[in-house]
Amino acid sequence: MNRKPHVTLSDIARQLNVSKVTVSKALRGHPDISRETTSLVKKVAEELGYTPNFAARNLSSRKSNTIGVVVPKIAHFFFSSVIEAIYDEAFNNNYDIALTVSQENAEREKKHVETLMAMRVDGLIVSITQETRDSAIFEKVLSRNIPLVFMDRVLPVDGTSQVTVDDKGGAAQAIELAISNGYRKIAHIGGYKEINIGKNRYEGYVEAMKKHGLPIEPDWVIHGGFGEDDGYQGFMKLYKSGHMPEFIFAVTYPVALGIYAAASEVGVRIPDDLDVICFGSASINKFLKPALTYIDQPTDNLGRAAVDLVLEHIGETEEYEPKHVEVQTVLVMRDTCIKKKAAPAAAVK
Amino acid sequence: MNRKPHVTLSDIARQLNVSKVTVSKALRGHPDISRETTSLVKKVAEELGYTPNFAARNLSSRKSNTIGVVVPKIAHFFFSSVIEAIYDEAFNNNYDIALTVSQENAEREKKHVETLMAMRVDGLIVSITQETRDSAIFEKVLSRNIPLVFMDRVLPVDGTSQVTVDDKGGAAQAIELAISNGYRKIAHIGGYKEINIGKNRYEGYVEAMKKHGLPIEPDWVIHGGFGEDDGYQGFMKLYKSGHMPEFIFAVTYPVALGIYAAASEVGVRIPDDLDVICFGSASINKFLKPALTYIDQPTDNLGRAAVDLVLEHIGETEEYEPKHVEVQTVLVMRDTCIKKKAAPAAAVK
DNA sequence: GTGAAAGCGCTAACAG
DNA sequence: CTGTTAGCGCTTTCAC
Repeated sequence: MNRKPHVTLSDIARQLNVSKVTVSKALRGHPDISRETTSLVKKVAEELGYTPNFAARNLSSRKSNTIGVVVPKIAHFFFSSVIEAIYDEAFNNNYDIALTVSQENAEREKKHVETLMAMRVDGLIVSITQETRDSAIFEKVLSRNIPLVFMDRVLPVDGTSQVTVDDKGGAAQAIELAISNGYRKIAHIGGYKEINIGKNRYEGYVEAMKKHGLPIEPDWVIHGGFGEDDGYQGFMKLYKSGHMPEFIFAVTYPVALGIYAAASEVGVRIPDDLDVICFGSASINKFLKPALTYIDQPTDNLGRAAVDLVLEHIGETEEYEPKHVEVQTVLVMRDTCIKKKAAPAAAVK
Repeated sequence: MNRKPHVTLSDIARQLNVSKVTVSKALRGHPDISRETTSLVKKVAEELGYTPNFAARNLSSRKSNTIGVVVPKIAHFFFSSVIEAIYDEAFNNNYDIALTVSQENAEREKKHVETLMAMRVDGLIVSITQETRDSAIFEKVLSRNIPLVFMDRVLPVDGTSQVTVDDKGGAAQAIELAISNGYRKIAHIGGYKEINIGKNRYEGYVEAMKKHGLPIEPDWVIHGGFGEDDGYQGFMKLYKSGHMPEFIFAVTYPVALGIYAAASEVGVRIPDDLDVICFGSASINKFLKPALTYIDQPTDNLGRAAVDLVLEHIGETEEYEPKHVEVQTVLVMRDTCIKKKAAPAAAVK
């Protein structure tokens, strides 16, 4: 492919018999330049089909006007919604987004962060992978004074801002509802305890149980991943143990779906034999039978808050005190987590 | 924020008493440089925490190693899946992706294409918005000799490659199945006819109907958007006309969901009173009651084919003959589009 | 094998 | 208001 050489500032300048600088300023609407010159320059730029060269601009101005984003997944309701909000908020603020996807792989994540640093992004928004434990790469980001905001899935690193969901409070609220509806045998199919969202949702569960003097059976707490398959496996483990709870709190929506799949496979009816509640949702929840009662994560707020936070940090000339924004959850009532029947059918093997 | 000045090639060069050029070449594994020098350079680069500057690299090499992507939506099963495939395929080929989202807005789309041109992306993958009619911006891309691949939603522009789904064939296949299952009164809630996917799916419907000598009732063909709401409205229009079909072919999965919602609202039972089939799917289809029988679009193939096509074009030094890749659909049988009952309950107002 | 010179296209700082 | 001067950090010749 032989590309035509691009039109540059000099081409415009030459045609107008002015200097590059004048053109550069005019194009950016700098107040230095008179209205007439500006409009003249713009006209010629248009005629010549001028397209600015961001690489050159970034190089000489030492900023990219871009926020780097690293997420573990895209084809996932939660993340795709958050990402959409991030794009929109950045667009509204005249910033570009450089999005990368780690595929839940810590090594890729590291590589992506390096790429984004090489792009000289002005700031970074990261939601870590399930397996990320090492914070070295993020320390490196901070040592370069690049504003870093962890979103939803965070790593405890000094100097970073955070936007999270009130996982603990939301989880506790879910359990409270279950208890008030008469359930006592409450299990939790949870995520990894090493990651904040797994840990905090678990803690919310524990806290609410303790508050009501309910015992936490060790085999009713299962830790694993955040996917459908994890929910499926988790349910099967409970089921095969022959020691079934009457209620399950699922750490994510996909995990709840996995529970649905497994339950239907072995003939356990939801919510009659076993009732369920979960953290998070999906656009199709209303079509699910029974539709899940869930703890809603305001994905839009999350994404926007993350962008606002990096921008705030980027705009700061002085020392910046990292912030922690916690977005509140909302309990949304649907068809599950209903009042316990007087004599529930026992779901035994 | 005062950033520390970044480590540059010169810093490494100075420390090693060699020239920038040597360092640059060594870092890129150029065969010019001896093995020892190379490993020495790499070691020092590591120690100093060197991060290459892509802007500088792009500027001087005149290429960005990046493929620009413009899609109308992210929080949507079809697109998020395709995007994930695009990212993965690009990653495998050592390319970066610059993703932008038009939000189904033609003006934003234009702006994004301009931004991507300014970034000097090596190639472009675009899925146009519902409302895109003007191809001017894309002609501009071509005039710059930037390889352009339209994906799924295409505009007929000479010189562009295309990756599409066999919309017509898939639609025809769906109708054939309906007919073979005994349905005759078949409606189509379709997309805009001005856009290929809307047009071709509609044509597949028409073709199959004609082939079997079935009449196409004008009020049984409704054109609109591709969202849930369009399906809802479409159904309601049919319903209120008092002239209901016994079967609906929905142009997208969301449209089918809209039909589900509307039908359940007015008490029309699917598939008993009214049967449905649609184009596309979602990960949660298996949880839908009844699960939709659908024409599967291989999102993974689509995304990968698009990337492969741009890369092929980018790699071509000579004149490149644009290609059109058509990805085949697969009919997936679930709980709808079943054999028509002998005497179906009439769904009347 | 290595390096010196010459820019890529733009902006920042300052001078007029 | 406009222009001059000097790079930004890197790669590309092309000598040595």
